[in-house]
Amino acid sequence: MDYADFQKKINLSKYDLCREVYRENRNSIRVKKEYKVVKNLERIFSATLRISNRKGFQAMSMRNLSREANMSMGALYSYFASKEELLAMLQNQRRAVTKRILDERIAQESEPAARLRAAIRTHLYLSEVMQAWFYFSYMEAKNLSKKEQDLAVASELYTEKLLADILNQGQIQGAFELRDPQLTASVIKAMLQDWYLKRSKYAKRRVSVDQYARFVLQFVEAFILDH
Amino acid sequence: MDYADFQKKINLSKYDLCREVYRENRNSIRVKKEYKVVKNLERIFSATLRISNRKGFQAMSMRNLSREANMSMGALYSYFASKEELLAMLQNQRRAVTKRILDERIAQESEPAARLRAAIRTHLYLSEVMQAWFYFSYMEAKNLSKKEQDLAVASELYTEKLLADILNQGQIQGAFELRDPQLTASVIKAMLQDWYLKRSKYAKRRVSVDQYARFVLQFVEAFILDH
DNA sequence: GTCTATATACGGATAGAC
DNA sequence: GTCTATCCGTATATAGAC
Repeated sequence: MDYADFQKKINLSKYDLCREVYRENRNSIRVKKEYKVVKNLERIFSATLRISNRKGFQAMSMRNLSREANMSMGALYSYFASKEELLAMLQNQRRAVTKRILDERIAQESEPAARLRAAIRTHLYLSEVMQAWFYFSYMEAKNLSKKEQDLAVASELYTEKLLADILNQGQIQGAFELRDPQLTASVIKAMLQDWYLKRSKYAKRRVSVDQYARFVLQFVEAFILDH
Repeated sequence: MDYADFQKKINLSKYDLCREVYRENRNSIRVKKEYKVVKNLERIFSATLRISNRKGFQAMSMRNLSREANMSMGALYSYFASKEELLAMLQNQRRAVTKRILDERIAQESEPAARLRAAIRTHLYLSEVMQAWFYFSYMEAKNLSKKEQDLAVASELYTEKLLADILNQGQIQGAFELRDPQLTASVIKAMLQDWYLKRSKYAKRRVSVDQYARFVLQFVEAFILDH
C-alpha cells in the first residue's frame, strides 16, 4: 500500500468533503441548491486555508476572504453566521473524516507490527491529502475558542493513544521490546507532524511521502525491534 | 551534564537577556536609566510572550499589553516605535543567544557521538530555559514580516545543519551507520521541537527534560549505531 | 518619563436594494 | 442569492499635559 493506492481507495476530493459539510449544516446554510453550496463552500474553505496559513486565521479579515473567494461579504454570510461558525464547520468535518479513516485502516490489520505500519502510513497519507488543513489545525489551535481548543487537544491525544495502544499490545504479545510506550508514541507523533508542518522544506528536497513513510518506519522499528 | 549543571554554568536570567537587548538598542530606546529600561523590558517581553502564546501575537492589542505589563500605552511607545520593532528586538536577541550557546557547547566536544549528545542536550536545555520564546518563535513565524520569516527559517535550518554535519562527520569516521543524514537530522529536530511545543503535555505526565533527553538519545542511537 | 485623550483606519456584521 | 453601503467597536500610534 503506497500513497497512490491510498488515493485510489479513499475518496477524498475537495468537493466530496464540502458535500459532507453541506449535509451536516443544511439548517444553518441559507442557500439551498446543493451544487451551488458545494461550489461556494469549496471556494470559502480553500481561501480560508490559503490566507490563514499565510498570515493566521485571526489576521484574515472577512474582506480578505471575500476578495480571495470571489464572493461579496453579504454572500459569505449566507453560508455561516460568524467567522467562528465558519471555522467550526471546517474543523468538525475534517476531524471526523480523519478519525474515520484512521480507525478503519488500523482495524483491517491484526498483528501489532502491521497495525503500527498502517497507523503511521495512514496518518502520513491523510496529512498529505489534507495538508493545508492539518497545518491550519495545528497552528491555529491555541488561537481559537476554548471549545475548539479542547476538541483539537482531544483529537491530538486520540491519535497518540492509537499509537500507544498498538505499542502496548505489541509489547504484551512479545512483538516489540520497548521501555516507554507512551513516550515512544509521543515522538512518533512528532515525526508524523513534521511531515505536514514542514511541507515546503521536504518538497524542496524532493522527499516524497512514501520515502518519508519508509524512513520513519525504519527509524521506529530500529528502536522497538532491536535493543 | 544534566539540566541542573547546565543552568549553573550558563547564565540566562530574564534580566541578563533584557540587559543585552538594552545595550543593542540604546539609540532607539528613549528612556535612559539602565535599571529602569531593564525592568520595563522584562515586563514588556514577559507580557508579550504570555499573551501571544495564549492567543497569538497579532491578536494581542497594545491595550492588552499595556494592561498586562502595568504600563501605559505612552510608556510602552518610549521603548519601541511600533509593534513590529518590539518583536524584532525580542527575536534578534534570543536568536543570537541560542546560536552562541549551541555553537559553544558543541565545539567543546570532538568525537561525533559526544558532539551529537551535546547538540541534542543543549538544544533541549535551551528550549527549557526559554520555553515561552521557543514556542512563540515557532508558532508566530509565518505571521510575521517577510524579513522576520526569513530569519526564522534560516535559524531553523542552521540548527538542522548542525545536526546533519555531525551525523555526516560520524558516518565518514565510521562512528555512525546511517543511510540518510539529512532526513535523520530532520526527524531529530522534530523530536527536539516537540519538547517545547507540547510542554504542558509533558509537564502533566511528569516527564522531566533530563528524562526526555535520555529517551531521545536512546531512540536516535538505536538507529545510527545498530542496523 | 509617564500619563490621558484622541486621530485615523480597519475590523466583523447587517440592512435593504436588486 | 448576491451586492453595496453602513453601523459600531476596537486597532495602532501620537500629541500634549504633568
